[in-house]
Amino acid sequence: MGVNTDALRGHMDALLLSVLEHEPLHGYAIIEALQARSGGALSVPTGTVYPALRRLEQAGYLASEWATVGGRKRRTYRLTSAGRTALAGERSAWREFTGIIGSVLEPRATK
Amino acid sequence: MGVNTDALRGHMDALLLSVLEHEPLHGYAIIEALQARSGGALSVPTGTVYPALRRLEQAGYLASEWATVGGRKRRTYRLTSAGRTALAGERSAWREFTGIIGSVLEPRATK
DNA sequence: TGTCTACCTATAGACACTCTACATGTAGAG
DNA sequence: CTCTACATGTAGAGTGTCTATAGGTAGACA
Repeated sequence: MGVNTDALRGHMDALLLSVLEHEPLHGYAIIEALQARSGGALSVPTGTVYPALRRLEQAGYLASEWATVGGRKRRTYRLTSAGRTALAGERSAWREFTGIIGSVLEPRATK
Repeated sequence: MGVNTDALRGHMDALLLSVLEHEPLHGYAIIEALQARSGGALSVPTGTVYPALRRLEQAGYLASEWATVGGRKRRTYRLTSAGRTALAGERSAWREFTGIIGSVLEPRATK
């Protein structure tokens, strides 16, 4: 249960963009969504998520705005169109990545 | 073509152990084997491989000895039994990892 | 009233691994 | 004599994730 911490490297962006694909969410909700979608296996700490969201916003893949709900302030993020393109790229990169690593880890007995 | 450099993080050990599963190899040959098995997609630099091999030896997963072939010196690495166990662990971690990330990136339309 | 939990955002610094760049050297082809 | 393939290795940069800490609101419960 739970994922090796190093392994996430380079895949965080894909996860965040993916979770924001169909609806805007704020940081805290994003963390919960990741946990829910992964069946509880992903517990990404705030120290990872918040800086990553800023980075993605800086890159133009996300846009954010503040909202107040029930007296609490939230910064809600949504995908930009550049973010949508990036997400598509991340998805195909993921498929390529798993194919390549998989071919080394479990080579088919063709030889 | 080619893999994002960050993405390899945390998977290098699995790759190295895997390539040494059936035969001992020296560093240079390991790099070639990775490239071959991945269909040319993996070009792991020496600055990654040599330190990683030492790390794995230190961890007890590999053992090495020097050999001279055609006037050239090679340090040949082979899996220890602890390394075999580690490889099995890496493989199941890999399957778990891809399952988890996959479930976030491409959720089944169950909802 | 006080305290506890859930909600919510954020930063500083440690950490770990991969990469770039460089250094060193042999063997064989042309 | 030069070039390429073979072969090992290190120093230091880079980067992104984590740990630890900080601050704060709202509501439940005693």
